[in-house]
Amino acid sequence: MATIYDVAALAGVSPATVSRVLNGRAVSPDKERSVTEAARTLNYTPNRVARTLRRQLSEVVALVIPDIENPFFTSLARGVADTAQEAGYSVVLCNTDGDVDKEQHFLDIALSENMAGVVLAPAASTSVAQPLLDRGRAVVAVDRPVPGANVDSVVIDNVGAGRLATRALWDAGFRKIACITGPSEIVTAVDRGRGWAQVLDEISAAPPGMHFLAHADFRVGGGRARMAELLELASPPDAVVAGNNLVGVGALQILNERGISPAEFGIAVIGDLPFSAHSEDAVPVVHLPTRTMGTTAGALLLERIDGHQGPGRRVVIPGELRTPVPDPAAAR
Amino acid sequence: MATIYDVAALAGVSPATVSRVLNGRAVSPDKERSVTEAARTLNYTPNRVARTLRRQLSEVVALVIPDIENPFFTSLARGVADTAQEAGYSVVLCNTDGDVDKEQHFLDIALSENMAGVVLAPAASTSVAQPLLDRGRAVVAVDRPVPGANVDSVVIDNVGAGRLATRALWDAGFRKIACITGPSEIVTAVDRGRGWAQVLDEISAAPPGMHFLAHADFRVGGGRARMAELLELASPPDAVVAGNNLVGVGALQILNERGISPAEFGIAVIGDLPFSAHSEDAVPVVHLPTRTMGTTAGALLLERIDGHQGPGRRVVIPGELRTPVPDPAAAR
DNA sequence: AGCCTGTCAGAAATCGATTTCAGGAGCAAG
DNA sequence: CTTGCTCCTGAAATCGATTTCTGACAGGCT
Repeated sequence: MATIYDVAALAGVSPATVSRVLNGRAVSPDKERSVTEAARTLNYTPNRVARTLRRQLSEVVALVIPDIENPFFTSLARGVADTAQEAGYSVVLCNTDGDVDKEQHFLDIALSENMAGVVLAPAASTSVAQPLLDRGRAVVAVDRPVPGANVDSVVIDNVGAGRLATRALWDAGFRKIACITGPSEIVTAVDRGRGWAQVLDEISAAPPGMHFLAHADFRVGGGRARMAELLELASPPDAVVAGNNLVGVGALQILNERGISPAEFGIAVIGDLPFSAHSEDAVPVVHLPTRTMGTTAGALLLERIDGHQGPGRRVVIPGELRTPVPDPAAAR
Repeated sequence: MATIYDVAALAGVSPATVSRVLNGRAVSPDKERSVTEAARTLNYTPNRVARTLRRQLSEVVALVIPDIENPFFTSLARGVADTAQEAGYSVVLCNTDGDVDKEQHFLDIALSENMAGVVLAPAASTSVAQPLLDRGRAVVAVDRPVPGANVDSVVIDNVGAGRLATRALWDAGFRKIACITGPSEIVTAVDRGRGWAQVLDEISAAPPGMHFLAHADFRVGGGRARMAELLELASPPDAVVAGNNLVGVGALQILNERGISPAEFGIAVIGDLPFSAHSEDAVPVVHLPTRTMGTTAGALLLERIDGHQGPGRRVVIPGELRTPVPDPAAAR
């Protein structure tokens, strides 16, 4: 592995001059030429570890997410990666499995690896990014806010998304609309449930006492379990709002297994159904622009890395209702 | 940020002693105590960059994959991450988008960041890991072999998977079985197609000239396009083998859009259908144990990092046919 | 007592880049 | 001709850990 000293020796200059050439500082044209030539013949690549040690900041940003197998987060990851790589940063993806300890571990590593910044999709409301902020590192929260600290955040309009989904079902003629959302510790889950409740409250025609709100974990299994329970009720609902994409998948599985069509039992999903093999599903979906969330978070992070100061900014991104085409034959 | 010098000063010892304590070398009990205490009061965390520079090897391994949004690779990623983190390594996930230049870029970074090793799912057969190997870095290929070099690799038995899928359709009574596999440059795609062709050749009863082999990109769009074309043929097949999970999703979408059930037109998929909302699909699937691939690759990598020498090992993992339960009502 | 061995701890070198500092050359103005 | 300035360049310090080298000291043996 050639070092800057080897290049300097071959080019007949000092290492300082080589460094200057590499970093585009003023150097006489002839030395510049001999340095670049020497670098090429030696196939020299600067050692990023040494550079990071000296500069005290690496050209790496971390993206910390709770579930790498959820398309919601991988799509987000692509967005972050796009903007970051555009600006010359590498993105390292860290999967916490929703485990706060693992998350803390990754944040510690980001700190001691001198990473330039972190985009954090917090596992819980107790997530602590303060040590990073104290050291002046850039931090952006995404999907869920980081508590307390004045950190930039990019979040979905979850209440609005809950409203859209619920109203879509109401407009389709369903009258006993349940909701399966995520754990009550997760603010996004709670907010989506609030949106659902708001709509039902506003619609005076809604029969009282028809408010079935179920909390599942935000996974397929959770959706299945709660959905199955709803169907067992003595006086079951006639439609359901699924709090996220995976819960939606689980709920749909149950319905399909029992041969219940979306026309009989309404279902609307907050978040995009991943890799749906059935485009005729007739399921209204609140599309969440995850990739945009990612690029936005990336952009905010880059601004912070470039020295932007000031209080935490908050970008709220709305969901977008997508109702299925009424006639399946019209789909191409 | 406290450094080792701060700890040394507070503990009244030399930095060398602090380092020894931190790395579990023999030190007198009293100094050991004062060092650990000083470290705690200063909330000291070793700077990994400095350590990496001196040690010439970081505690980070890279996982380079072509498509982070494909569940096949995210599941693989979990496997790698599990084993690596178990051994104290952080995993950085790099998405190449199937772009050889991006891949090369990531490999260069792995080199200049002094990463301990790389698990590489190559984007193309031209992928070059030689610079890493020349520098003694650990490299393991996964999903597809890396050409030339004697690198460890963990791959699916793709021919066998193709055979399983094809035979499942034949056994179900289909007689004109087409195949939509991936690009002809991708060896996994070609091998799955070969398995399909083998079975058809072996079955003497198969009508000659009935070998529809289509190449798609390994994405949903590719599966849709080729599937639609197959159905337009003057003398269309009556079943199809989908070369990977996403092609399978695309093909199923077309079938569902046209109201064709898997009973009328057979389909078998190589790879697991992601997040299927329809568990009653009656689609035979060749399950590919991706997570196991990941853990295996991780284990091989760790052995190499720990100094294992010798020629490239090759682990071939078989797929496993999973046929749907005949009676949907039996599913719970 | 004298010698040898082994253990522990500090001083200093080291990893490979960047950056500060200081000096020398060249040029313009006084 | 001198002063003052800019522009290049190299020597050396620096980032923060690890590791080698060296010396001090204790204990065992003849």
